Amino acid sequence: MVKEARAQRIASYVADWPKEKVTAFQQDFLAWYDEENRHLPWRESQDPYRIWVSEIMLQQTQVATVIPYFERFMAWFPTIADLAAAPEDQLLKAWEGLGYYSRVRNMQFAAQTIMEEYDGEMPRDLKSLLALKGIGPYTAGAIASIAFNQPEPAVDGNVMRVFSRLFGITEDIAKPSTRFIFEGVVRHTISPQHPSEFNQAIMDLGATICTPTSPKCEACPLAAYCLAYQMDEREKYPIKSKKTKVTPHYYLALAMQDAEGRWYLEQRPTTGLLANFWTFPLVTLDKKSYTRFKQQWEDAQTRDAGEQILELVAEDEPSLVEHLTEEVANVIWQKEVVGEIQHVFSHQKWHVLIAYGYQAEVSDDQTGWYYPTGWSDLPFPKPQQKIVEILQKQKYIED
DNA sequence: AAGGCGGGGTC
DNA sequence: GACCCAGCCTT
Repeated sequence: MVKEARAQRIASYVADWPKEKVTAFQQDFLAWYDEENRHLPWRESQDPYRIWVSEIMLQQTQVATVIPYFERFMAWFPTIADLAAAPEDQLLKAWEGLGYYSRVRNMQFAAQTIMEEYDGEMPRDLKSLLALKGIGPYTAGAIASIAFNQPEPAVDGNVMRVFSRLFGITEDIAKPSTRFIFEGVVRHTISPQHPSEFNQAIMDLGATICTPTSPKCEACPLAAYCLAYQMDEREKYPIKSKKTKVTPHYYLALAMQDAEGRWYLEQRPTTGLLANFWTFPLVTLDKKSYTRFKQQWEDAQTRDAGEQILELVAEDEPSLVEHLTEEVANVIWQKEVVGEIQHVFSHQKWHVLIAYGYQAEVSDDQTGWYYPTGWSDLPFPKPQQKIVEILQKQKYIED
């Protein structure tokens, strides 16, 4: 049985760790944390809401990045009730630049659940936490231990790195099932009196000493306990398979301005990558037409740019064509390409050519047209910010 | 179990 | 430029 095999693996890892050793380990580790812990905004209280927000933000995001976002988020949405009631644009604006935007959408959904089912109070037990949208095994354990002082493991990448080195754990951390091994080992070692400090000590150690590359073992309070250190195998752990493949995507961004100085923006679909974010219209190209288009434009050939753009739009999704044909048709397109940006996501690389078009009239239907001063409330993803930067540099947009 | 989902950092 | 960091969701 799988469960038994797992239990055996766990038992073999902690076989060298009798009670006395575990106790000494906890004392050394907690003493270190007492001296060296980082002073962070969400550590100023045990408010479960603040802990929750910080843990969601800290997923795949570094502490230094999170701090200003956290302060602003708490100012904008001081309570769970405020979060539950926030308008979506403001919500995305609060998260703009942090990435993985479903995190904040799920958090709002969970906030609404807490308002309806728990009278606005964060539930304390693991099962209820786990049932909330966006709260998985790691975050549930983090909230239960940090906010409510329950001896629950909170296994994230830090824990897997630190504990794989400490115990010489050879399971592939890319496999979802490996989490159970680490949870078992943490349960064996976690301080029952100070689970909050214990779990946070792992996070601090992983961030400052037991780092992914070149760990500072000379400064580590746990070196005496560390199998990887003793075996001089610090670079061997954690063991991880997996390689990500990044697929290229090619776009033409249509930066259109009208006689009033407004720009045309559209909102992305409600699902998928960068859902509900705002960008200039993006026409999908294949690699060939992207290269050809760029080349032709750079060579300043005589063929009318607007005609080309219309063709490209016509080849694209019908919905976009329907939405844009009129605007595109009335725009006078500049023959030179304004610029090009690239942006790498975790699984996609975008190549975007920027076309600039001017519309002498003001269209009757004014939806979608924004002054730069008026679009500051709209959430822009990173590629859109890069495009705007180029337009500013070239003085298409005033700073 | 595998893939979608951002953005920042280091070397 | 290549590589590192990696939780939770949906399928």
